[in-house]
Amino acid sequence: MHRYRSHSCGDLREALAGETTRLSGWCHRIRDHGGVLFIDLRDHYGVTQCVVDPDSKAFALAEKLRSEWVVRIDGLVRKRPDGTENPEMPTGFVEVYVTEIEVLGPAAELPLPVFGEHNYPEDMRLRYRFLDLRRDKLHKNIMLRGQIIDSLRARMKERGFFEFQTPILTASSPEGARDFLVPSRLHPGKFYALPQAPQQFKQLIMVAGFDRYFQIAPCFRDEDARADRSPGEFYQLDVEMSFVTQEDVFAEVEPVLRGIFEEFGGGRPVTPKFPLISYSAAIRAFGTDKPDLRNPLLIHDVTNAFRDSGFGVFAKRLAADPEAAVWAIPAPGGGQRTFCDRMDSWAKSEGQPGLAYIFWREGEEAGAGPVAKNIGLERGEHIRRGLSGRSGEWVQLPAPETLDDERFPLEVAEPYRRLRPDGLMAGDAVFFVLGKPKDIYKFAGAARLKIGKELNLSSGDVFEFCWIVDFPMYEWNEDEKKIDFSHNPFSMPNFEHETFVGLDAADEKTVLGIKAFQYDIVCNGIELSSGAIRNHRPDIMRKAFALAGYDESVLEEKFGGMYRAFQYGAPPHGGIAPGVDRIVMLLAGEENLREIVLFPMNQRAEDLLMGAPSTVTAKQLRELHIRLNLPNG
RNA sequence: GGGGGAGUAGCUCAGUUGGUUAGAGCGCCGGCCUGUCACGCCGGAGGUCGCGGGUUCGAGCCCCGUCUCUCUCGCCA
Repeated sequence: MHRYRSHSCGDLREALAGETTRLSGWCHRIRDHGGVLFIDLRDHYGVTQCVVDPDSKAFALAEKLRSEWVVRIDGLVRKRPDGTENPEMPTGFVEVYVTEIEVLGPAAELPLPVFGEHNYPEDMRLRYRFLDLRRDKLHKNIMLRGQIIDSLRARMKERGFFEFQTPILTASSPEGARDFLVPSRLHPGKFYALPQAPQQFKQLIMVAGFDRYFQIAPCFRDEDARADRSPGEFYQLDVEMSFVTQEDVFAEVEPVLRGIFEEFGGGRPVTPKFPLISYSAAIRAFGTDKPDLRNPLLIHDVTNAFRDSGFGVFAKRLAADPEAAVWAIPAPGGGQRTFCDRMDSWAKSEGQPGLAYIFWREGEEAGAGPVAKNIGLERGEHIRRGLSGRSGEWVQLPAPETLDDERFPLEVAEPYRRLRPDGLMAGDAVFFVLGKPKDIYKFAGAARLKIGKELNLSSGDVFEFCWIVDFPMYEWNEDEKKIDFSHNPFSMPNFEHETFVGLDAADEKTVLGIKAFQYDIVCNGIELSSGAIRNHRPDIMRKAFALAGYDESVLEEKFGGMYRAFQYGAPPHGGIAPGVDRIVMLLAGEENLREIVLFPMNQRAEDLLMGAPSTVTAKQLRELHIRLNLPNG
């Protein structure tokens, strides 16, 4: 017999009754009845009930066992007596009658129990991560993560992609997030940086002629954490392809993601064909570039209904500021004063002056609230009827019928149109936000989410995907009063090439209107990935940087390797990088990344188990030519 | 860096208007118990109420400072 086990704790079934067995595992739960004693023995594979009674020579030792001791148990597999079976457990029809016990690893009193479902303080869980990981939920999440990554790899390989490894020690990059730095011993005063993403490497792999790259790539960014953003490090399914258009990238990536969500989503519906929504349309209709499409609400533009109206505050502002607009967020079912007041005080808690509203009650045609009184019945009706998910004279939506540079497919508006086909009704409310679109869209988006949540309007257990496309290439940097890249500087502008290289940087209106071949995948309001068709032509790249106020020397100094590579025959290429952690989080139904990462750091980027970051010895610092200059206090 | 929430037994939490000796469940220790699977019953140990200062006859509770955890804004091309 094997030194430690003949079976796992998940193996035993009635068919094995009568055989001797040897199990090793953790004492999950012990029930001592004096004369008979039950030990639920747990390992990675399952839990098996072991029984000891005074006839067994192991009885005296069994009475000493405690939770989480690791033991080896020898015994006889037997069918449980009638009436004592436990159908909840796969092994619940058998038990092991214990003849011998060997303690392999006793345990001290536990700082947090493994058995049972309970919430424990985060720092305790992290310090004793090895105990937390024994618990069923976390143990399963980590296994799910591994299965998802296996499936991602298999799906990518099936499609002819090949996995490459790229360096972990590389050069600091000038744009983007803060780098993690690693001092060089051989080059005093110089530093490596951990890659924020293998961006330049994967583009170089394309220039090197490898055609279809992927990698489950570790990425490092020294930025503050969020529940859905690990401090320090995270993983991406990094993808890059040569000789492709944007549509080719979509055609490869969309089936992989849909397949993963169908395989691991536990039957939850997945968007069959991801709709393409332009960035500007998403901002207009949802107040965000990562819309949660489970929420059916659409933000309508009702500027026309307020222009020259009796509602003086809004009318005056609209007259004074040609850029100002009024956005309306419908609240089907929110037509009570208490709800409207609650939204108003929520708005104040968000730092807004308040939230104007109209609500309609049965037999009160003109609607209630100060706005309704001032704006009058006729305009009030234009608004009420116009909030139907369609564009009209008084109310507008981004829609292909009206604006041909927008992408806003009908199916995106459909859930709202079904909800309120003829506009709002008695029992409904609408909230108004006034200002320049760039100043109000975030708050309008937050209000849309808040209303959807308060009124329970979202469809539940589904994965609603979309592509967000046509991101602007540049944006106005208010702090530095200059034009800047709005995303990464490597995206190809969606602009006729010869015209682009001839553009005048002073023509700010044209420059700020340029779109890039830059796209995101969003699922349930979470940005899952970001990608682009890259700018592979040195002349366009020089111009792209010049328009943002950088001359060629910046390009050569900061992106020298890639810039040089592009002068020697670069293929058109593009790619994307879905975030693995967020995919696993969505599929595991978790709200925090720490639930799907083996050894996460806390919010302050400390590993409480390993004690990182830590001080180092004077000798180590000397070798690196580093002298500490610590803050006072 | 800013804002919100939290910090009381090993763990989860309660603790009234500031008032005598700070409680419960789980866990731990001891005893009883031959069919449990959240076993049950009896008993016990375990507390610098995060820390420091202040107000008060008196502070777990009020005030100030500070530390820790967490969520969030900034940040994350």
